[in-house]
Amino acid sequence: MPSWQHITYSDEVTPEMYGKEVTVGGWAQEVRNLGGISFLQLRDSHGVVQVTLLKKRNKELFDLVASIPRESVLRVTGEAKQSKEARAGYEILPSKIDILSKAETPLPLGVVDKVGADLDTRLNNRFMDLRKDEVKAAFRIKSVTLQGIRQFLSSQGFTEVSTPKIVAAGAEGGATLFQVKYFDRNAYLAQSPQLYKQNLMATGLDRIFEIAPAFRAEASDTIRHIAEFTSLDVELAFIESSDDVMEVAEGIVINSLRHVREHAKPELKALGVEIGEPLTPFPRVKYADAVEMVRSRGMKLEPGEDLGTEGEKLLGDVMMEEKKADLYFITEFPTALKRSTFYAKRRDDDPELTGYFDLDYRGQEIVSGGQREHRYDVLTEQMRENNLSLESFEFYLKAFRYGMPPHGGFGFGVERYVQKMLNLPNIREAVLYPRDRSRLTP
RNA sequence: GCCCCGGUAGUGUAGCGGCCUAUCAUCCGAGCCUGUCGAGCUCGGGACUCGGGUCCGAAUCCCGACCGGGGCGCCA
Repeated sequence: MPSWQHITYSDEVTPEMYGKEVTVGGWAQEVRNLGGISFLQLRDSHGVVQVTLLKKRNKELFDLVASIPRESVLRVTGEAKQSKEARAGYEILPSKIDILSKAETPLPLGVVDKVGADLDTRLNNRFMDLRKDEVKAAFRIKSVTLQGIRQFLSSQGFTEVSTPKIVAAGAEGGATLFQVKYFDRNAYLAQSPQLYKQNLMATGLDRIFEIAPAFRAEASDTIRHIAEFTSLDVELAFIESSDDVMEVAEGIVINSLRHVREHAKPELKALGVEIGEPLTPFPRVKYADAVEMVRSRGMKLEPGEDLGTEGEKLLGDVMMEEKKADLYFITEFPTALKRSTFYAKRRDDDPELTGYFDLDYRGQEIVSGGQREHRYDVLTEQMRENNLSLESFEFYLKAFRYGMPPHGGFGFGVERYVQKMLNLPNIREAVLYPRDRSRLTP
């Protein structure tokens, strides 16, 4: 125990400590007063410890505990005693109880109440909501997921970088940009590090990744959209095709899933989630074939038309039923659907197709990327197609004129990934303090 | 941006023109209870989002505002 730790956590009390004095601390989750005996359930960050009080043994402490409002913070010192009734296998017979912080009543949101609460109410009282194990668990798993991702990418020689979040121009159109005041000018919050990570491909930092917030002013009220999300962005140079990029994306998912499976067992249990071994290699479905697959299931769709949300969901069902695959790539996106993605490389043998791909997780897109166009002339031509002003992209374009290797990469939605991994009903369950069209606090 | 739906105690709900002095659970308060862990029992407390309108009468119907839920489009 480090010298700065002053309480013993509930799961740190070992049988060797039975009969000895310990000090525990936490939130008064519940008091069951049976008259002559009462039980205080004290919750700490590791679990719940039972503090047992006998009226005839210490009436003063007994009455004190009976009067403590739920969720007050207490420090309890007493003897740890083995007990077959207490769930932890032991209980504390207190000699001293300090009320470190008294909670007001009523609570804005119950922690162990037998009634549910709307997500809105929970988010308005997020600190209280996060006292619930199953709510906290998702965020511990998110942390373990990011660990797994960093571990894998580091092992593959990737350098973690940071690019600016206050920018002068976006990667795509301006509609989804948040404007901010920047001294005496206007600036925007970055919707993607796209231009910067490509810029870095001209530096010799051949493999880079960034885990950072991305801001999108999309007026989308759905269970999979938020205005501020965590984007894992990866870019690598000297690739031969989009296949190289897909392999990296696949490696990230396989390794981070394994990492979570091995390092978040209690949290997965709290959520009632089991993560199986994904089918590998992830199946690759050509976009044109994906369209045929959903058409054969009765969906009205023209060849080459956008799958749409319905098509994506349907494809997810088909992949699950026919291949038992919950993770799969949709490849060779038609150029027609990627025109606004001006930096996407079109195939030399068929300019109507790109090497762009999505990685879908049970009918939900979580990754999108592919090989970029690294030839200056072709790139600028594709930008003109989009009526982009080349001057405002000069910092980006300049890097393509002085030696830019072929490269590719992708954007990976971390919260969407966690949402699908844990079957969370709403992406907001994977963000501590979500930002959406209407929510700016807390 | 478009479409659908909803706002009733701290929390989650029932009621949908008069039976509402508004249901139930949870919660809060008082009391009983020496092994509880969805503890139990008795008694008590607490609410119709706001503003207009229709009607003899509005929680209930209509209009607007505000707040929220979901779908589509777009996307991570």
